Amino acid sequence: MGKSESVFEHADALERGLLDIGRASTASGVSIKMIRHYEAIGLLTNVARTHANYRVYSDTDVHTLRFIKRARTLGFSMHDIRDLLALWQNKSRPSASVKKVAAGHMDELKKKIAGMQSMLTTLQHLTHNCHGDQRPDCPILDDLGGPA
Amino acid sequence: MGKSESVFEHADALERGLLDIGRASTASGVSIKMIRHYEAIGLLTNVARTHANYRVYSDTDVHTLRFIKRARTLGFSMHDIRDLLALWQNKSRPSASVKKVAAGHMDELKKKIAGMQSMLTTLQHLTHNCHGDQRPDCPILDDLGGPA
DNA sequence: GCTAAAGTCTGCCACCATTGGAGGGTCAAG
DNA sequence: CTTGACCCTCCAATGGTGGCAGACTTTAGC
Repeated sequence: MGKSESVFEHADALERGLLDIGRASTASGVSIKMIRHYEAIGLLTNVARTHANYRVYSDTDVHTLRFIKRARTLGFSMHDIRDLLALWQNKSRPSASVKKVAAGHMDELKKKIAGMQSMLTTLQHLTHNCHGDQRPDCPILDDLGGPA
Repeated sequence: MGKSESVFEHADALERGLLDIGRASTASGVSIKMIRHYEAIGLLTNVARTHANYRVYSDTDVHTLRFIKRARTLGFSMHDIRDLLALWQNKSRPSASVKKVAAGHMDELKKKIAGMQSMLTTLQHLTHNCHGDQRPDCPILDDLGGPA
């Protein structure tokens, strides 16, 4: 059973050290838009509300937001982050599970980097041979329109 | 003034060396879905139709589709491809214009590669120190949930 | 206490490139 | 004439994020 949601007056909440969404955004570095989005997709649950229906965030919530932000910075997908959050909140997780998620993401990164590096290398060859002046002949277009 | 669209019977069109969308897809390597999409966004214009409203493709159309596919393979955005197609079809373009588009894309690629490489390096450090066994302590989660 | 500004709420649209499906029409072979 | 393979159009979804509109609340100044 999750902890139940609470209802506060706005001023009361701030006195108790809770944050409205603007302050939570500043404190976590996550945009207001994305904070609401993360709640909508279930990454952040049981967010309290004031009587006026304003969202109210605890330190734990802000901590979770910073976790998500850091994970996004490292390129994890929302799907991975969902898993990582569950592992983070489960204090008896095996570290192997975490490492597995990270390893999967690293494989993805390596593939993407290799793909882009391959594009880049090809483009470097093509542009190396392109005059880049007023003349119309151009090995880049020759390649794109080529018979391959 | 673009060349006007023509209307054929399906069998007639095939006899004249024209292709229906399925054959154009096979010949170009572009999916049927994407062929229609490229037409919808204006990359492929003046596509002929049969009486039954089936699309009919000329060799030139298929050549254009292969151009687009090759450009996508090299990671160009649809926006860039629009420009590249116009340059390709303009036989008096300056090669400098083509090179400029390519250079811009290469800069994008370099930035993305650098970003991903940075993520990867960080993850390699973190996973290097993670036991990856049944124990719960994990430097990956420590980093994500850390005070930074 | 009144007003104006700033903050928040929900909901919808846009991006990029691609894929999928529904529901219907058409062509060719048996 | 039926069957199956093809084609048509239209709509929706993906993943993350930003933007705007219209309505409400809170706060600050007077």
